[in-house]
Amino acid sequence: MKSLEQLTDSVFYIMAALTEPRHGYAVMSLIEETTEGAFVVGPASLYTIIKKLVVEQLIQLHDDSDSRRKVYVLTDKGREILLEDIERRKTMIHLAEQGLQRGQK
Amino acid sequence: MKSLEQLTDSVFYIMAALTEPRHGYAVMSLIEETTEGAFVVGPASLYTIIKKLVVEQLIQLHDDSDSRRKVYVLTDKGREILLEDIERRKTMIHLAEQGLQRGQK
DNA sequence: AATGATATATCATTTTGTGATATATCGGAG
DNA sequence: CTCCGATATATCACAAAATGATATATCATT
Repeated sequence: MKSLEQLTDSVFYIMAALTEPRHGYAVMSLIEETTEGAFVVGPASLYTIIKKLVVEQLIQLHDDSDSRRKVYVLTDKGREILLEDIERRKTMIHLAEQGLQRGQK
Repeated sequence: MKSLEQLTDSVFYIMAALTEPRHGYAVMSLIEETTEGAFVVGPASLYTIIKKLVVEQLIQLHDDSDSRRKVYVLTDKGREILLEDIERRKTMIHLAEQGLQRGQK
């Protein structure tokens, strides 16, 4: 993340999972489940990205964290950025689909 | 690209542009235009990725290339992979939108 | 012939992502 | 009550991906 521009896929998945309060491990499991194993964010990537997102204030520690589980949620800023990225991604898909229709083999 | 799994954003943009025959520079300009400057793939990234995509046979040199311009197009394999990635991306967006609706602040 | 846009290319560096590994706790089976 | 697998967080060293800077050459226009 070069600051706040486009989110990478991994970052997007993690932020999408944190629209509701969740702890790291749950985020990891959720992504694997919902993508049916197609996308896996391992612990190294997960905790690295979480750390960055906290620094950038796109997510924050949630109150019901205990010593064992650190629960995170999107901040308002994070929600905003996620929404913007959803729009960007919709545009990407439209572009690709338009191209595929025209360039029919 | 760890071989053929998910496409990164840059790769996706480039492949989407190559649903129709285009040379590198045109791909670069097209992405910048269609995203209204939101996403820029500079020459370094562009030609690095093009080289990789050729090796992976997701794109190939098109006949009407001359010495000056190298025109590329998606291969059948490339088209297939792009379609799969479109589906993956649609799912990503659904996930994020569902989350945002529920986790309303 | 000079200039700016077009066009491809690579090097060195930064940014991102990851496999492996470490550590600790919890809940249940035996 | 202890052993064990699942839960949970964390980091290191490395690999993969992306990029800024730069180089080079050609084309079109002035």
